[in-house]
Amino acid sequence: MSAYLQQQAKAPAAMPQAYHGPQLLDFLPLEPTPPATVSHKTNCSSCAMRAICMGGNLNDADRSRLDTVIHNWRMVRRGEALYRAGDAFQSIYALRSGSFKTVLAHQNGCEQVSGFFLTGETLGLDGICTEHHACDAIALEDSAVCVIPFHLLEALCREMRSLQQHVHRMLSSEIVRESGVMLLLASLCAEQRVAAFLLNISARQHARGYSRRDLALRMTREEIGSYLGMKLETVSRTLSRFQRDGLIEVKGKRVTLLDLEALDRI
Amino acid sequence: MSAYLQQQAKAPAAMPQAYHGPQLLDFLPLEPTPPATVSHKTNCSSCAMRAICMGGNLNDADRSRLDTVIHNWRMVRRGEALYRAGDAFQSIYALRSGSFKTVLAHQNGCEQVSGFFLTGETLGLDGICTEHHACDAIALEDSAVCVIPFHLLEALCREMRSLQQHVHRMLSSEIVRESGVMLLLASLCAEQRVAAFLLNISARQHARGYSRRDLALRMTREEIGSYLGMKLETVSRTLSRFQRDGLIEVKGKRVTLLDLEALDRI
DNA sequence: CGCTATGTTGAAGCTACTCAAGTGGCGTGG
DNA sequence: CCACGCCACTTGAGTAGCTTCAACATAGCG
Repeated sequence: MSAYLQQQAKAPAAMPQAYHGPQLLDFLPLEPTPPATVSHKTNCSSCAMRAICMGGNLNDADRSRLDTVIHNWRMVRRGEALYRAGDAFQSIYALRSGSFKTVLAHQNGCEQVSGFFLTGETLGLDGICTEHHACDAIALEDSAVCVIPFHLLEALCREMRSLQQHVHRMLSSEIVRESGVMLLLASLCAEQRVAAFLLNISARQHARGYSRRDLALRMTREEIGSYLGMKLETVSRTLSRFQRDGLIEVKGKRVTLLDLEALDRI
Repeated sequence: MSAYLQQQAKAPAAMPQAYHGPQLLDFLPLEPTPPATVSHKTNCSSCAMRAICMGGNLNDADRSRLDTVIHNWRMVRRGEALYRAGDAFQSIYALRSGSFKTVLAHQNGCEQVSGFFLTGETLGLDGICTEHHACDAIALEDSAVCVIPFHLLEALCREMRSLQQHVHRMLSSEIVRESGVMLLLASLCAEQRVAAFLLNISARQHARGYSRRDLALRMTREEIGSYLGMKLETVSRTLSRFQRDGLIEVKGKRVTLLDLEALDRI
């Protein structure tokens, strides 16, 4: 399992600018919701997330140019959709604060959580290829996203090598991330999946300067189970077993990792 | 299941230029191996795969410019690696003929097939984000690939809007494809997975002008099972059951689909 | 022609699922 | 303030589906 974990865990540290896309949910515990009174204008140069977001590998001059295409931002309330499957694709979205899940719908009505996003990550890349979004993006808590019109971003990429490289890396790292999830789903047992999920969240949280041990899960057991390809009861049982074995401490959505090495060995 | 199938099946027809990346293996049945005596120079303008490959949405003038960055091609014998996980990333590869699997290695030694590629599809996108390949790409038969140095392609993308758009769509469609596989792995039972696999191959084959019904699988039952997250015995049993029910006819690696609608309903 | 790969089939076992009952936290309203 | 209902979560018992182990069949290749 650690190959998967390493890839997931080390990516943010090694090249934060390339760490985007739907992800095992991380989130900023105790992160305040965005201030209620803000202008709908924004810019990257002053953004707290600039180190791990779109402009991650840009210098100040380049980041100012990026500001010219990121005009405004949008608030999305908990449970609301940023976009829905089938919606026309116009923009990608950089998550300023909060967290999202992406949900793929089956023809037969069943739904599958395909990713969790947290602050600094980018949503909407799935819409580029068909000009229509392929999934729903639902806010797990009150959240704010920067709106990045994609045709403007493309135009700027033709002028800025550094931004072009960043966009390519962002897209590629999403491909690599999904490969990791495929590996997890196809090869790991329930315990390994849950352990990998917890460690991934831990790593992403840590990359943002938060605790590696104390997790505040924003999603339900059912959403975790959907993402990990198992039933919510199995998620719950697995967490209970980890707790019984002294690996973690569970208090509802608050999970403390007590033995990171043991979790990694599972 | 058909949401997944539709997405997989219709993509090539609707926008062949965006249909790339690791895929449920399709391949060209009865396709001859590439001629043994060919120059290692090549160009897109005269390539038989130009309609579904890199230059899919380019006009003739643009395609000539693409030729300037695709200098040569490489032969890869069955079982050999085009690249291995950890190799430095220099180029992406357009598959001229033959077929590949990509394999993710676990730390603990187990391996997982993460995709199958066929003629006209593009390999190596996973290497962009870290400058190192994330998986092994192994030829399932004697194959030929066009070598596309990525920094040259990036430079050309800054000059050619149409090519830039193509590369972005290619990357995005790979993300969407992997989402579909995640859905398959997380939500579908063994029968549904195998049916989806067969129909996906059928559709991709059909998009290349080959039979929708007669499949010539290049991979083993074990490779199919690895890709679909199940054991080779289960793949074999499922194929036998489909045959017993009159849905398909199995003769080793030759599979004939007798009832496409019924397979889709599974 | 025989060897090794790959594929098929059967029987037993185990993992995760289903169904069901019960617990705990939180917001609402009396 | 507490009672209530709702929802998420936990836990147990029985079961289904896939895996494991094993034997055998077939195909490809020297």
